[in-house]
Amino acid sequence: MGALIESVEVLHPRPVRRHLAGPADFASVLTGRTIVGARRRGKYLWLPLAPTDASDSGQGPGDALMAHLGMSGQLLVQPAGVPDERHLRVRFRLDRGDRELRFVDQRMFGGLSLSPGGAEVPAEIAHIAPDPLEAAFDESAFVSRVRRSHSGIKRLLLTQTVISGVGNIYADEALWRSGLHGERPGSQLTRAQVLELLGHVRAVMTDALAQGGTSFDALYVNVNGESGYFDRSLNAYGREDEPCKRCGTPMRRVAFMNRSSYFCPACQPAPRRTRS
DNA sequence: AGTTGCCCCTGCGCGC
DNA sequence: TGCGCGCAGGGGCAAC
Repeated sequence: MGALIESVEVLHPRPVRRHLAGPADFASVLTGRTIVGARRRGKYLWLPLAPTDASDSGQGPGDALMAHLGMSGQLLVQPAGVPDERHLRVRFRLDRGDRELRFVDQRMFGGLSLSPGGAEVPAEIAHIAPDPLEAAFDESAFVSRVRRSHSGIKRLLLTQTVISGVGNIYADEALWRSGLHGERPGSQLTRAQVLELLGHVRAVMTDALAQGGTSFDALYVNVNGESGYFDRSLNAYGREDEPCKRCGTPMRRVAFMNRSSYFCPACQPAPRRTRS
């Protein structure tokens, strides 16, 4: 079982920046290891490795190849001989050179690292809350965390220690479904409102998964290169000046954390300013 | 200690 | 035609 890493080729240093010993060391320490699985939490994913004599502590999980796809990353398994992707950053030759694991990433917000074993979840992401589709997600912890924060609810939805797996697009969609403005402080929401929002977060993620995700262009495809169709179902994201699908009011766009937020000014009224 | 602003990065599309 | 600018966004981190 598993896939033996025959060799590693780092074509761009940035995606392995979190491996502090450098790209050459990254390649060297992974060569000869065997990938035995695949796990994820939120948008992080990691590939557990079989223990070596040196690394096997005899207890707990072993080392893992950690990955995050950022916004434009892909982890692909390709037969050897498939032409290099334009933004191929790291190549792992597997087995007897028959196939390759490739990390492809245009914008390089994502990356790879070797995570030492010993913990159930790699140390790099121990601070990440479970995502709301995991059984481990703690609803009451989420509700109380939100309700004692003065941060805006959208920011909280994007904060990994609060909840993981929710990005800018799905946050806007869940807030639109909930009739909540993203700048509403968490502390201003009732328990029922937070639970309703959580229900919409789950529904948006489930709906999006069922449609293969949200594909605006060729960057956003699944592991087989296929597009998803959830962009056709978006009610908020990207709809500036278009009528709200619930009340017809023109949708608005505002800058938010170097991104954009889309909302209906009627269905999702802005909170009263407490100071200005 | 909780909260906030901003940086990282590439490619594309737009306006001048 | 070419250049510069803004935008896209996951997530961490320094500074308050």
